[in-house]
Amino acid sequence: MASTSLCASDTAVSQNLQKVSSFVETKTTHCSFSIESILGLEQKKDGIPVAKPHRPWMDTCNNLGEDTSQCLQTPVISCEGPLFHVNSYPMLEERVLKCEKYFSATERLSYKRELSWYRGRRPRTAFTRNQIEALENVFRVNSYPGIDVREELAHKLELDEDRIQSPLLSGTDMTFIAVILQCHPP
Amino acid sequence: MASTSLCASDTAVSQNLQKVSSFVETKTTHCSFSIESILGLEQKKDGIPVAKPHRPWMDTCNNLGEDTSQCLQTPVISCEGPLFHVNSYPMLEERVLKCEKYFSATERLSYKRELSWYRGRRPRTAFTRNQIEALENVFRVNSYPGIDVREELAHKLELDEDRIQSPLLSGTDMTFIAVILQCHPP
DNA sequence: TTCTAATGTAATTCT
DNA sequence: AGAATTACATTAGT
Repeated sequence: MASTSLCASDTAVSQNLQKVSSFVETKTTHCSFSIESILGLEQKKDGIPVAKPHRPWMDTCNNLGEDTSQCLQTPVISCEGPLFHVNSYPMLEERVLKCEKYFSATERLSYKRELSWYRGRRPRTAFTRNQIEALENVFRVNSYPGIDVREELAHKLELDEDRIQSPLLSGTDMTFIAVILQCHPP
Repeated sequence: MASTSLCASDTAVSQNLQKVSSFVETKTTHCSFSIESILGLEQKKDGIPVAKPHRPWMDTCNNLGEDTSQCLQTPVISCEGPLFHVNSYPMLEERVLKCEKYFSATERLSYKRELSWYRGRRPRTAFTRNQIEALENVFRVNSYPGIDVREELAHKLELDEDRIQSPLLSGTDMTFIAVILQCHPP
């Protein structure tokens, strides 16, 4: 990892964000600033209809009769979109609090999803009871599974491999030894 | 994350590992202790031929004329396999050092691959020049891309989404503002 | 509110 | 040098 500091001071960030916020609010034109235009990737793979990213939780466009593929494929970097991820955004926060008073839970949820600092995070994975149990069984034996164990587990449990990372359980080496003995009885 | 400590003391670990090591070395029987037998997953999805995990770098079985699918599917947790990942394993470490003196690089590599604590790590991804450039362009604009940006990028650059995580470049908020202005000229 | 998945970040290991 | 991992703190979803 680079040793350079990646964080500006909080106050400077906050000031900049306020400037940007007030500026963006006066503009409603849709921004055509896509990843392709930054990367110059349009010309590649133009004939091939590329597969959609696996994102079953996305429902922004699905219920509106719009072109879903258009929404999923193209407008990743847009000025209204999830361009950054910060903790202080006073004006929007105020509006959310106001919103929570007057609207239903469903309305609040859909409103929250429209705010940039509520978007951009992977939706929380709700592990099933079976998945939790299986992961705990494995982590009890081995708290640091290698890539092959992780992928095997992910495949067996129908999870993404990168969801299997954190030790879910504190294991001792004695349980590990117990498993070894069970496997190779003396 | 659980608040319980996940690490036993180094000395205890070392002692346990030495016990296990000397024990395992006397046994060569192949272990049938698979993930399925731990999880009790065999009975589920038995008829359906499940897809192989995406693991193009695996070459353990490919050159030996064995059944590759068998190797990729089944034997994830085996007693000779990558059951743990520790930093202190004095006996093996000594043997590796001895090995480095007397054998060629190729022989050393194949020997290292047989040691459990050299296995289990995802092979280093060699990003292409284009990928690096694209990632830097995006991170210059937005050092904290959301899930949709990450997936879009992963898809466009033919990478796994979870390879796109760390800020590759230190960006300032001023460049962000500059992009906003470029997008919405006042 | 509690629990915990997702994320940010630094330190470390290994290629 | 830099990608993969571990550890730990923080944020936020249910």
